[in-house]
Amino acid sequence: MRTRLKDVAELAGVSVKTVSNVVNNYVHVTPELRARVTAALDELGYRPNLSARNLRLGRSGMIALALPSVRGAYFSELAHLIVREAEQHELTVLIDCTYGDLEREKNVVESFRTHLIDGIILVPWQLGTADLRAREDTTPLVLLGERMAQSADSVAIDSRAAGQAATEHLLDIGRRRIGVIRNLPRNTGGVVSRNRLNGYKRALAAAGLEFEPELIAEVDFSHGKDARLATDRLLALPEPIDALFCFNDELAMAAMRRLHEQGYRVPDDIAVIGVDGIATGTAVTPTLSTIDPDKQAIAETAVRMLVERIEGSAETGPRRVKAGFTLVPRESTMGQQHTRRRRRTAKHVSGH
Amino acid sequence: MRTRLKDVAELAGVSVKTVSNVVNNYVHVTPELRARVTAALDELGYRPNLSARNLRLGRSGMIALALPSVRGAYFSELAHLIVREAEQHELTVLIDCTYGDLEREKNVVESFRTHLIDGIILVPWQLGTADLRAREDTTPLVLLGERMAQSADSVAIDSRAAGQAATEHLLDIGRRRIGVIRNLPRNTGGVVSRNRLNGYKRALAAAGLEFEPELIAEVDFSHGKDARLATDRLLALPEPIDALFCFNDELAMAAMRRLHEQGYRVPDDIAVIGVDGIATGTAVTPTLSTIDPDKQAIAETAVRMLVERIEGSAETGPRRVKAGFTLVPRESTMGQQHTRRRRRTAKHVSGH
DNA sequence: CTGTTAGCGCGTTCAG
DNA sequence: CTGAACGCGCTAACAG
Repeated sequence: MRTRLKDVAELAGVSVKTVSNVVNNYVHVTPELRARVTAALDELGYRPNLSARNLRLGRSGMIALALPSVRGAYFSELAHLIVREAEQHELTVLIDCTYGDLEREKNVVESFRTHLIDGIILVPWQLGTADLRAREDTTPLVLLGERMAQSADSVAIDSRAAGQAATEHLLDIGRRRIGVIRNLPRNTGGVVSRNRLNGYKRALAAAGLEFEPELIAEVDFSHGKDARLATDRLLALPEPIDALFCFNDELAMAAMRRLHEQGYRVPDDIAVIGVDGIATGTAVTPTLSTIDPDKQAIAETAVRMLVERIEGSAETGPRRVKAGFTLVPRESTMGQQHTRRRRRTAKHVSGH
Repeated sequence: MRTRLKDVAELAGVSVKTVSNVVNNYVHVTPELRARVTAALDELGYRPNLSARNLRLGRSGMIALALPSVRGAYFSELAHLIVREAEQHELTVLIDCTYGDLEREKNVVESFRTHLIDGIILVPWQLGTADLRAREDTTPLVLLGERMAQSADSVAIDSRAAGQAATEHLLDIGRRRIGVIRNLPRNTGGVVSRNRLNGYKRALAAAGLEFEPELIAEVDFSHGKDARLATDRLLALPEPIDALFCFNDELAMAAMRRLHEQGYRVPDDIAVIGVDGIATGTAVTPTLSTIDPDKQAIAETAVRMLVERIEGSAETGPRRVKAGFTLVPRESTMGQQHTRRRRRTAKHVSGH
């Protein structure tokens, strides 16, 4: 059944240490011995016991990735990149879904698989600054999102700049009455959503337009039903809107769908832009204009920062890194002729 | 820094065993002692070392989920359900991406985090029956997909029935010249793709139609470019097609997009149906008709079978479970009026 | 270059 | 009901 280092040692007639050396590719082993050990190794079908190794070494080579859900397109793309990036550092990723639940988020930062994971990457949803400051667990932690940058390492795009860029794009193509569908801030934080809205306001102000609260609709989740209701509410306004800025792409796609059902043309009647740069945005008709965060950079940075913490090679205080994003104009704002003329115009905003 | 059971014991003035008892909620502990231990426990901020516990217990409470990628909508939805299901059994899921690479798949079933994971759920892409039969590792394994059902537990929908149902639906609405975009079988296996095609042929035969190889287009990946080329090839046929059966939803969405670009209307000119039942299928215009595998049942069954193997409570031989699927007709085959008349018609095919 | 030995932290016998 | 001692499998000192 399960064979231990010792069994192999006995069969090969050497000491445990020697077998260990061979397994771990140590240099100073006689070729002859190495051969004998190797033979014994796969005669017995030896598999190292990583629990024992971890116990001994004090690290496991695993990191946790905790996010609200791996179902949505944005998070699944991000998770993919993080898994890929972790691999470069010989780390395995352990996925945990928090469902945006506060208790689960607390559990992640306090006592999730203790001493079994070397570090944590968390996308917080409800967790507040206070929770983080009161944190007792010392497992290295990196946050994805702009929240609570004081209390731990974090990486995120500049949400206000993103909100501003999206709004400016709509203004650039001549829209003046821009509705917003924002996902509701779930806690006192809600910084991301609020910052995007601030960017929106800022762009309006710069264009000499007044901010009108009635143009802002809120939804709880990114799901179809809520987005539909929000869209309907904006469509019911006495003075009609001519553009829609949705705080994520799935919201935007649901809204576009609803606009179509209600007989509006996108972008002719109403231009639509989202945030996230999800892949399906290029597969729908019209293709979806979006603010595309540099997910690759986010993944790279998050893993790198975590590794630095794990190795203890990082400075002491919490670090806050800004990732870049790209405005990707597509048909939902530029119209069909856009696709034929220029294949892809993109404005870059690089990370800090 | 890190406090061990022993430290707590000393502070509380009791033995290690007693602390362990408290930590593990054993019954027979004096309330007074329990209180003292509990106090010491959180004064020192004790966190159990799971590596040590795992070593001692011989199991880890973790299972691996290995799939080609967590990026695509289908796999990410499936992963989500599996994580959720594993949670019910107090298991944590460790995600590994194989990228459909043979070496990586082999590594998963042979020596992936040995003795650290209690079981493996694998979506094989290239791995063959031979590899599986030659497998030396004894970690419990459940396969997702119809391949190699002889050599390990597996759960999947009946691909031939699915292919047949999709084709029959297109025939039902009066289409007679049905193009197919299939994802290329990557190895000698490719059972899923081949079975779906067999279902297609069978439906044609039942309708008295002849199978025409020129109607079958193959793509390597589900990605936009390939799907576009495949669509173009089918559109270039001398005798035009009136329907398109894509072997997955992302392919179908890319194809619909291409049809639109080329000036075809869906479903008026060409009806389109996919497979997978991904969420965005309801957000695009027209909404996508699809064969929707019972992902919940797949996740449930896979985890349950794995748990049975881990606990040793399963019969000896490999088990092969069929999951159900549902035909979900939407606008891409039924047209717009469909949406208004009946909200959702679905034909069920239950699992075996 | 190789063998011996002592823990890593925990659960679990066995005594008491 | 509680305390002491052992061993899970492995790596790293320390001899030799």
